[in-house]
Amino acid sequence: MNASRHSKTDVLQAALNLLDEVGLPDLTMRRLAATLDVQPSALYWHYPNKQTLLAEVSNTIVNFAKPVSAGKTWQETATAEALALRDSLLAFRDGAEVVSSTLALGLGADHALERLEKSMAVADRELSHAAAESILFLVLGQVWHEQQRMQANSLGVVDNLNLAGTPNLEIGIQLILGGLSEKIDA
Amino acid sequence: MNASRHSKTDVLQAALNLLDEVGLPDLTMRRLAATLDVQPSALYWHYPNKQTLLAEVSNTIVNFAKPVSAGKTWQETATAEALALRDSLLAFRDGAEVVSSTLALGLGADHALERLEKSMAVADRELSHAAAESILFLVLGQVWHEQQRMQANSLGVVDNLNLAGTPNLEIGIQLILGGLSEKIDA
DNA sequence: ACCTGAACACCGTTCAAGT
DNA sequence: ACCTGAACACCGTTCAAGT
Repeated sequence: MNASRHSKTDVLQAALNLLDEVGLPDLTMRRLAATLDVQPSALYWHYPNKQTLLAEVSNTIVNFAKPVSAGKTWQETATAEALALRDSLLAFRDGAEVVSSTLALGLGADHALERLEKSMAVADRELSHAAAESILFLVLGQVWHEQQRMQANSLGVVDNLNLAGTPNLEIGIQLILGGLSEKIDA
Repeated sequence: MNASRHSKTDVLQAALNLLDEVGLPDLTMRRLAATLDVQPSALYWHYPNKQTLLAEVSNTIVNFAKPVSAGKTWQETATAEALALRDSLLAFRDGAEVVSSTLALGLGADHALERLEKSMAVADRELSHAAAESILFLVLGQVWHEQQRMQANSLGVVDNLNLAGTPNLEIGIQLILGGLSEKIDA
C-alpha cells in the first residue's frame, strides 16, 4: 500500500489530484500528506512552503493549454489563445482561483501571458502587453466567477437560471481585440 | 478602557481598521476580537461567519467610490467610473483582493457593476453588461497585482523598477471602450 | 441584547532525530 | 535522500451559560 519515499513530482501530482477531489479550500498540507501516507512535515523536504507548491500547481494548470492552430487573422489566433486558456482553467477544480492567487503573488502564469502577448504582436510591445494583461485578467475573473457558481450549484445553494456558460467572456475578448485593431489601423 | 458592548457597526469599523493595520492575511476573527476587547465568540452574535463580515467590508470599499461628474462623452464618464473604482480599491489595504474574493463568492460589488453599466448604457443591455463586467475584472486584477507589489516592496523583497503606477489599466480601459464604440456605430 | 468560557476540529511550519 | 515525532503558534466556529 505504501510505496515508500516520494519524489517532488509525486507531491505535485498528489496535490493536483487532491485539488480535484476536495477543492482549493480543503487542499491543506495535512490532507495532502495523508494521501501520500507521510507526516505533514515530510512535505517540507520537497517544497519550502505551501505557496511554492501552489505556484507549481498554477503553472501546471496554465501549461495545460492546448497549442493553437494559427488562424487566418491575428484576431482569430488571439481569440483561440484566450479560449485555450479558459479551457485549461476549467479543466481543474478552482483552477482560476489558484492561478489568480499565485499570479497576484508575482509567481507563475508567465507562460499564459507570453502566449497571449505573442498572438497580438501586431502592435508595439507596450500596447500588446497591456492588451494581453487585460485579456488575462478578463479570463481569470470570468472563469473564477463561473467555477464558484458551479460549486455553489452543486451544493444546491442557488441556481440563477444562468447555465448558459459564459458568453460574456467572448464579448469581452471581442471588445478588447476590436479596440486593439482600431488602434493599429490608425 | 473597555467601553463595553459593541454594535454591528463597531465590528465592521474595527475590521476596516485592522485590515489597514495588518492586511487581509492577518485579519482574523481572533485578532479582531482582541482589538474590541471581547472573546472571539462574541463576534458571532453580530455576524454569522467571517465570510459575511468580509462581504460587508467589501461593500464598504466599493461604495467608497467618489461620485463622478458627467463627462462630455459617455466614454469619458465610463473612464472616470473605472478610475474612481480603482481609487477606492487603492484606498484600503488589500482592497482589490477583498473585493475579488467576495465577488467570486457571489456576494457584494453589485454597486460597482451597476455604476459601470449605467455609464455604458449607450449599448444594449447585454453588451453594456458584458463591457462593465470586463472593466470590473480588469480593474480588480490590475489593482490586486499592484497592491501585492506594494507590500512586497515594503518588505524589501523586490523592486522591479516598475514604480510607474499602472498605465496598463488606462490602456485596457481604452481598448474596451474603443471596441464598444466601434460596435455601437456599426 | 450582548458577551464569556470552554471546547472542537482543525491549520502551516520548524527542527532535531532517524534510516 | 527522504521521512518521523513532537512541538509551536495559531485558525474559524459552536454552544451552554451568564448579565
